[in-house]
Amino acid sequence: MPNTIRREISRRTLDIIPLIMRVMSAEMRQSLPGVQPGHISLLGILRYRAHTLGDLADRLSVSAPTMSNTISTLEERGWVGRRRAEDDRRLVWIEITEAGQAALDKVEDNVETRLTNLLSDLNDHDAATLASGLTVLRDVFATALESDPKLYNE
Amino acid sequence: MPNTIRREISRRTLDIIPLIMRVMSAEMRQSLPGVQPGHISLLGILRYRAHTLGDLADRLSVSAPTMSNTISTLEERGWVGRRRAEDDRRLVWIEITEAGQAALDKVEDNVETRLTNLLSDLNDHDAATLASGLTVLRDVFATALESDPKLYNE
DNA sequence: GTAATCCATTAGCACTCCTAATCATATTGG
DNA sequence: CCAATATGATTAGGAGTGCTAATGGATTAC
Repeated sequence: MPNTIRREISRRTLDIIPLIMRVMSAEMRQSLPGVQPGHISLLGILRYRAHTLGDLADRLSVSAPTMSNTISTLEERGWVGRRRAEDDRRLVWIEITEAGQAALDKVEDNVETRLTNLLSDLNDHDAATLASGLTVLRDVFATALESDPKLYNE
Repeated sequence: MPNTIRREISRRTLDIIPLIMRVMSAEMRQSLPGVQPGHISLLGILRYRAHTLGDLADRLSVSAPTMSNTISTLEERGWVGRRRAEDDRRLVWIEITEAGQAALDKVEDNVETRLTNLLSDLNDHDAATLASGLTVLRDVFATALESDPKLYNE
């Protein structure tokens, strides 16, 4: 298979991803005013365990100051809490609160439901195609970020 | 096929799209400082023909004031031009300039190349799967936006 | 010809994002 | 053991996107 195919996939990705992002952002805004995709990614990471601030900045590919500001915003809303690490007092642990968990659940549920409705028009074959395609897509990008995270942190 | 599959696809989409968006944003920033995904979408639309400001706002699902501001930013960079419509003087036509065309080409080429590299690790079967999946994905969301654009413009 | 409508802009606010500079805490080397 | 260096978070300052509400023209409808 010629590499032209891969170029074509890139072009298509570049077209489609921002489109989907817009739909998702609009959905989120609608389901909980003031919430942004970044907040949901953040809360999604914190759902399973606490992380340090720098760790979160790396994960989301933003600078430390940006993460600090964003955390302050979510802290004011009562969705996350800061806690100084006791063993290394330079570190700050960020943990999700009950309210944060609730906000995350609500937005995820609303957006997921809306997406599911969009997908209900698909026939089974197309649905299967989409599912496999997404898996490939995730693997490609997840591998890229893991193998060379620094590339995306500057 | 049970609807659970479609719910699973939604969940996966919600996970993956922001990840890809981050990679793409980082790429764009790197290839041309100050440029944002929204700019590229905008210039991409203007590449083929001029649009009115309100038209662009609808297409990108942002409010008219937001679009007006963004156009002003791009105008200052010399990437687009404003022109009052002569037949209906309420309208403003936005057109891409040579410099805008060049900026668009540069960023698209850089980001596409980077994506293509990421994809070069894929075997042919996975590449084909991805290509089909993206087509389905685009159709789902494009249909949604066309059929009910108002839903995403508030 | 006045009222209603439509399109773009301005004003003002919240937020993300950046870099550079600062502060506190740990670690390392002489 | 203490000074220099490194590390993690924050503050300051600036650019940008996004919103709603209000304003100003231009057009259409009655």
